[in-house]
Amino acid sequence: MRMAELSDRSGVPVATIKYYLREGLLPPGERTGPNQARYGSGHVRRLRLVRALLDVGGLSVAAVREVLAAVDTRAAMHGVLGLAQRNLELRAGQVDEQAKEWAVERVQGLAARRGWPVKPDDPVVESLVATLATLHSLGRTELVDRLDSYAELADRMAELDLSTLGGLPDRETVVEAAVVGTVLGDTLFAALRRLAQHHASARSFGDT
Amino acid sequence: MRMAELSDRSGVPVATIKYYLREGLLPPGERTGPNQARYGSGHVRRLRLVRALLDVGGLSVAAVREVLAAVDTRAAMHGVLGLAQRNLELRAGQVDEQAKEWAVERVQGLAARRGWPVKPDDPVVESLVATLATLHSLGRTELVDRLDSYAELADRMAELDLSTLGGLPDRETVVEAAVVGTVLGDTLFAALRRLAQHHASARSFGDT
DNA sequence: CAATGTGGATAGTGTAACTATCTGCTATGG
DNA sequence: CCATAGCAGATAGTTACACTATCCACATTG
Repeated sequence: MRMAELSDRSGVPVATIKYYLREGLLPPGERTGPNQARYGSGHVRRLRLVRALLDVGGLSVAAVREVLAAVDTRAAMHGVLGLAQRNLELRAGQVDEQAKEWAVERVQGLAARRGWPVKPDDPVVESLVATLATLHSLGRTELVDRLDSYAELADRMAELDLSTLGGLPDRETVVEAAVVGTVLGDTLFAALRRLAQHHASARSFGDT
Repeated sequence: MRMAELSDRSGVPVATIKYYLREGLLPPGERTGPNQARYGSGHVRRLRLVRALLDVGGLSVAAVREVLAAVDTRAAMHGVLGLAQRNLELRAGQVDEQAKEWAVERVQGLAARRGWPVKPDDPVVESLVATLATLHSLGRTELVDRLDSYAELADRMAELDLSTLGGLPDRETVVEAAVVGTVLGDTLFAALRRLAQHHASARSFGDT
């Protein structure tokens, strides 16, 4: 299969496919001449995955590249998952040092109670700290007060996520399913949460 | 307080504050002359909220404007919450009609089992349908097979979310807390989920 | 063998979120 | 009371991102 067909089958314009090739989101086709190449069904699959991560997952092209590179090198799974995290380095000086220290303490306490492994320079931990610090500086700490309850839900969800990966044939499939499940899972769960909130809110407050 | 001080106290550049004023993310100051205005502590709070929704929540300026307009008009709470949803209208024709119908059926079945209120044209429902359809077209239906389990977690989380709003003084505070809790809550929970996954993955697979 | 397609390079487009400059007017310290 | 700095509002410019379009020399195909 060549460009035009790849484009047809994936629904991605030719110009965009070339862009993804340049950006390393899609491996080059098998060369058959100085300016010809052949693509396979793997390219179609990959293209669909890329579009899903971009459109539904909301990742940037750079983030998709990192994630896919990790998938391709068969990195350890937990290493891959952290990459999917949107890195939100708050603008310098936005959050005062005090709020951040407070947040770090919360996270360390939580991690100790849960038995979670936290390295301070893990981007996921930094994201968590930044979010807690922001909540603190907004004066909205109700959520932080229930951090342990949310963490327990997170643990259950992680169990569910893992159970999802059982029975998958090979390691590459497992890693890909983990990435998809995590990234699209965030979007999916956010929507479920909204519906559940709507339901619970209507029950509690009789909102129309 | 005037511009310079508002900028200092909020950490947002003057030019950016003017931009937010133009965009309607920040109400105008109290006029004291044809080209003078005064700002209060409410403006500082609002500015911090705007930055939190933009930076941590990842909302667009347009989305923040919608959410804040809803907060200001004291709309019914569940109406406000849906607005915070990132609307992901997949590129036309990206998902085939079959996958979408399949997804709609799943959502309707789920809603019936859970007692959730779903209107087909609700953007949250559309987001959910689009995500399920994408998972289907990727061939990754493991997650969809466990949709009920995820929905149950969503229900528990919604309970937790609601309990967070108890004891808040006035309606405006409740609505603001709901928005912050939902939007920043998504970010927060995503990070918790990653840490929990890492933990569970290490236990199950002995990944280093 | 002509028309169409191809890979690769390069340049252009559209949008979002700022950022900078300009212009009269205003407040204030000396 | 006036020089200087700051102000609000308007307008234009910038940067980053994700494409999108055009060229070119060569390949394939009817």
